[in-house]
Amino acid sequence: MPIAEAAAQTGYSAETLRFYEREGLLPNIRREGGKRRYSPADLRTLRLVDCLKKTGMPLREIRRYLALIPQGERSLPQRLEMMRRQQESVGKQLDELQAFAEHIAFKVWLYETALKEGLNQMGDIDACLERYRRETGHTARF
Amino acid sequence: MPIAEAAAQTGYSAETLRFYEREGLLPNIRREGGKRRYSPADLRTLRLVDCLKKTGMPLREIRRYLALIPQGERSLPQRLEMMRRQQESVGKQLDELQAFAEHIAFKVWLYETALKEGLNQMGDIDACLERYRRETGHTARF
DNA sequence: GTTTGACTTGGAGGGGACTCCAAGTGTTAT
DNA sequence: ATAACACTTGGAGTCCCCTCCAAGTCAAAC
Repeated sequence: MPIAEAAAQTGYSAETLRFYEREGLLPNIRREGGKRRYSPADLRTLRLVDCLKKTGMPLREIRRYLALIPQGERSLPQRLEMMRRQQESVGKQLDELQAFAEHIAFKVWLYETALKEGLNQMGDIDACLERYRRETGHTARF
Repeated sequence: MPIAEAAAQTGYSAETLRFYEREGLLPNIRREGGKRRYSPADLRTLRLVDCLKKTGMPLREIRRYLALIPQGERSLPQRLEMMRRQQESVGKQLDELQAFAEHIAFKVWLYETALKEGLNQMGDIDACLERYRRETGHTARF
């Protein structure tokens, strides 16, 4: 698969794919007549890169991780360790994001209610929060 | 509350708080003898800033949002609209993050299993995925 | 045989959000 | 009165991740 197609499939631009290669993320792309060919395995790797990147792993560390793979069996413990760390980190991110979603949901409720009833009918923030909890059953705490 | 305490409470540094002020996020901090004093309302605003920032809203847009507040009642529709957009965005982020968590959980399972059984006993990736689904009941799709 | 796509090195630019420095001034608490 | 904290302007630097350009070469498809 040529670079343009790999780009289309992964959502990265061709330039970014070359950039990643330069950065040592995918150092062993197969070539035909000097041109990159992306295998299904390469695409899987890129999807993993995307996953790690979007869960907050810097390219530096992704490179470190990917460099462990060709070492096979004996790098399994390190790879496991890295994935466990990332798993833990993602768990925290999920908790945090859920709390933020709650915060924003409260704001939406607040503005909807204020539009219906008028802003000056709303009382102070604590009264609003309490009412929000009563009416929605949500446990928002800010 | 002086800046150092506000910093401690919000997790921002004093420099960042001043930076935010310069950037127009909190243009109306009360002052006493030339020094910033953060009210509980300011802290709430900062927690909201944190929420919006960490859910991907750029400072530019946060500023735009905060600038609507002093306009009171008549900016309610815009504010509601912004919060709704953000809510939708956060929903998508949650879905994505959950999928990523799934991806990483599979990797952890894979490496744990490979460590127990040996890497060469593992077969190809599709076999592994199927087995992972069977054993964990998870619906991973990459 | 021309167009299309891909390649190279090398370097510059850019956005976002800080972060730190100088170098001096002022205020508050003990 | 001295230390601790805070203030100012202005600018430079940093980190991360690209993104784009020049300027030329090469290979494959139609």
